[in-house]
Amino acid sequence: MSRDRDFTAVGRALSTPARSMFLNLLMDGTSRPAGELALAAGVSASTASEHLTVLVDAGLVTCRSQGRHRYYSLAGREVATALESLGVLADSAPVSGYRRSRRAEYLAAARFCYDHLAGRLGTSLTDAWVGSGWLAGREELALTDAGAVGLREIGVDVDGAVTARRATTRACLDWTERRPHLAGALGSAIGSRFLDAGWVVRHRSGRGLDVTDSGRRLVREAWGIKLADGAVGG
Amino acid sequence: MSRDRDFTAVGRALSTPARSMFLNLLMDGTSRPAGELALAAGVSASTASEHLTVLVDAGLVTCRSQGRHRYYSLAGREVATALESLGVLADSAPVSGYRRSRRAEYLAAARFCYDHLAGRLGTSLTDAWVGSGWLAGREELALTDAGAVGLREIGVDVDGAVTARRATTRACLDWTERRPHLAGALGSAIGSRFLDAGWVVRHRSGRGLDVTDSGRRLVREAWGIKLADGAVGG
DNA sequence: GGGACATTTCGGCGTCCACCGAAGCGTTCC
DNA sequence: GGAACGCTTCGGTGGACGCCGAAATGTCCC
Repeated sequence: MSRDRDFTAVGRALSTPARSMFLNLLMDGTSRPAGELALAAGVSASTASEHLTVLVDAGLVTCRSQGRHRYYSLAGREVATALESLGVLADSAPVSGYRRSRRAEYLAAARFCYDHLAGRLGTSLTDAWVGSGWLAGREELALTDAGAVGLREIGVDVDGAVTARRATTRACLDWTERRPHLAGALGSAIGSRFLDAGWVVRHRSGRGLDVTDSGRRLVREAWGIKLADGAVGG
Repeated sequence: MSRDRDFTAVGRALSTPARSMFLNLLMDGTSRPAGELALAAGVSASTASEHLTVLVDAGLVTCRSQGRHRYYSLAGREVATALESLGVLADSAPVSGYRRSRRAEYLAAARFCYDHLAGRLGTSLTDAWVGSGWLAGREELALTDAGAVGLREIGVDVDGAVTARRATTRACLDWTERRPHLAGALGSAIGSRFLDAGWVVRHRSGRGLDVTDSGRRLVREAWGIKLADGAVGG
C-alpha cells in the first residue's frame, strides 16, 4: 500500500536548462514544433530532438505528427499542475547558469497558464471577483451563487465547469506575483470564453495574450479593472 | 512579469535514486539523522552527506544540528505539496533502475503524508466524511457545517484551521490508492488531534503509524470504519 | 522523380557527477 | 584527556549525458 515514489525520471527530465525552457514554453498549453523549441532554447535541432525524447519518455510531453512537423505539447493537466507547484519551489532555488534566450525575456501581462488566464489579467480578475463576492475564500476561491450568475451572464459555461470531473475551482499561484489566480475547470471555462469572445487573442509570437479593445472595455465596465496599454511588462 | 521558471536545480535534486529515496523517507514529516538516511538508501555515509547537501542547496530539505547528530527534514509544506503532485506524474513514468531497500518495502496502512493522515486510514476517514456530509465536493472536500460540529466534538481545532493562512481543506491524492484524502490546514489539525489523543502512534521504525485500540474504537463507533488488524498492508 | 525542408539518429568529444574510502572535524562519554 | 561516534570534506575513478555536426529518414511540393 502506497509505496515509495520514484522521482528520478521526472527529476532528470527537469534537470537541464534546455528541457526546463521547453516546459516553460509549453506551459501556456500550446503545441510547438521541435524546430521552434530548439531555436527558443538556443540549442541545435539534434540536441533538441534528444531532449524532447527524454521529456516524452518521462511522460511530461506528448508528440503529435502533422505533415513534416512534429508538434510537442504538455502531456496533460496533471503535468501542468505539477509544474505549477514545482515552480513555487524553483523560486527559492538559487539561479543556476540558465542562459535565457534574448527573445521572450519578458512575458506578456496576460497569458495562459496551461488552460486558464494568468499574468496581470488573471490575478486582476481574481482579485476583482473575490472583492465583489463572486469568489469566496482566501485560497479555495469557491464559486458563490452571485459569481455563478455573473459569469453565466458573460457567456461562461459555468454548469459544465461545476459538473466536470476535475475540481471546479483551484487557486494557481502566479509565479512572480506570488498571488493566486483562478484555475480548475472554471478557470479553464473562463479562459475559453475570453478566447472565443475575442476579448483576448493569442500573441503572434505564440507566448502570451493580447487583450483586445472589447476585452479591455469589458473588464473596465464590468469589474472596474484598468489595464495598462503596453501588453508587455517586466 | 512572470518570467520563466528554472526547474534545473529542483530537477537535479530529484534525479538520483538515493535522493528520491531520501525525500520519500522524509515525506511523513519526520526528521532523520544523516546516518539513518544513508543506511535506508544503501549508500555510504559520505555519499549520503553529499546528496543531502544537494537537497539543502535546492531548498527541498533543511538541517537541524542536535548534539553530534544532524537531523534532516523537508523544508516546508510547499515542498511536501509539490512532491505530492509530482508523485502523480512519477506514477506514469517508467520505473528506472531504482534499487529499493529491502526494509520499508511496504508502508503502513496508516501514515502521515507530511502533516496529515494518509494511507488506508486517511482515505477511509475522508470517504466516511464525504458519505456522511461532513465534507462536500468531489475534489474540493469543503468543510460543511455538520462537519465543523462533528470534528469540534472530537477535539479538532476546527476554528484554528479555518482561520489559518493556508487553505482550510485540500485534496491530496494518495499515491497508490489514487483516491483523495483530506489535507490542508484542517487535515493537519486532524492529524495533530489523532496523535495528541493517542488514537494513532508513530511506528517504532519511524515510518507509518499504528492505530491504537482507542483509535480503532473511535473510527468504528463514530464513522463505521473497520480497520484490519495487521497494520502493514501491501 | 528530385530538391527543399523538418526532424531524428549516429559518432564522438568533453564535462559533470555519483560513488567510495580515507582523512578531518566536532560532539559525547568515560 | 582520550576513545568512540556522527558527519563532512577530499581525492580519485568510472560512467552517464549534454552538446554538436554529419548523415539518415520522412514529408512536402514541384
